[in-house]
Amino acid sequence: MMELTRKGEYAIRGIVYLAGKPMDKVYLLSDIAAAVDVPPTFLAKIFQQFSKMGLVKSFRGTGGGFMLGRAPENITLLEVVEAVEGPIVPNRCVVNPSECNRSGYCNVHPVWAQVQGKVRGVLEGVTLKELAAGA
Amino acid sequence: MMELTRKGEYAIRGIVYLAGKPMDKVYLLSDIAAAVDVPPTFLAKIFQQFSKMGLVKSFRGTGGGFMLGRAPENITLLEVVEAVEGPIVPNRCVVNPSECNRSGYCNVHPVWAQVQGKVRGVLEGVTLKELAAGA
DNA sequence: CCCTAAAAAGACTTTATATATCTTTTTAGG
DNA sequence: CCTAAAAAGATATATAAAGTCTTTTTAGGG
Repeated sequence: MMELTRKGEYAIRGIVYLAGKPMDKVYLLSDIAAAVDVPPTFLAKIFQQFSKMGLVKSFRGTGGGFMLGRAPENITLLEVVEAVEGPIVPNRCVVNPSECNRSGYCNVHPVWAQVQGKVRGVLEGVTLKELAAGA
Repeated sequence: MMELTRKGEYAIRGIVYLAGKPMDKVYLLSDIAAAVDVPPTFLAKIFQQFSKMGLVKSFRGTGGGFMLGRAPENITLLEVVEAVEGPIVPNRCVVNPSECNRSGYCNVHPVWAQVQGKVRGVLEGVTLKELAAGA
């Protein structure tokens, strides 16, 4: 339960790889994919999402590729995970309390809210810089 | 991400319902299912799993049904969730570190371990008695 | 201007998992 | 031995994850 998908796993690998490289250079998607052992077409989709959120910058055409959008110490693991997996929601009732119960309220609700808070807290406390260190 | 499945949701509803009832009586699966608005055949599967883990006791034949296996203050939400969803594992590498990386170790690993610990901690701190209170 | 390299976008396929349902079997009471 | 109920197993359907393919856009270099 609560398992990260491949997509999330790949996303982390890919961006952590970038975070461990000099920031002002551009890297080919195909090279990143090979380095972190992820299907290139799949990683392409992931990096497109990153690009939309500003986590990476993309450059098209000859000499193109990707670079980190911000300094690695300013990107948290939470952002990376939520960029590709969507928000962390242990139960849909956390988003939409009407899903909670026919009766409108249930005692489990606050538990899920607490779970959500803890998980987000942990992931928010980790930066790409830390993750890339010594890699 | 990290979303409880329907199965988990139904499981909680079903067993919390039982927890809110006098403990020494037997309840028909069909009645429980109707009360908590869950497909009866599906709830049957869930309660079979509960039964194997001792969370509920089952009685077959005429006059049969289900009752809580232990006092509700001695059953945690963690047990309920893990009974039907399996262990809480934010990333498979937490279970099997060889999945972690080609290189054997990665910096993300301890983060997932921490997430796992926090989530389990929250769920372990909640009992069925609390969840059933005032329901 | 054209050719080539690269990412973006979208459609599509395949596989796995979640969500059920149905049928048959076992168990127990009356 | 008849009926009520859960157990077990097989099967069906739907949704989402995982991955691929094709076409389009963008940019640089001759």
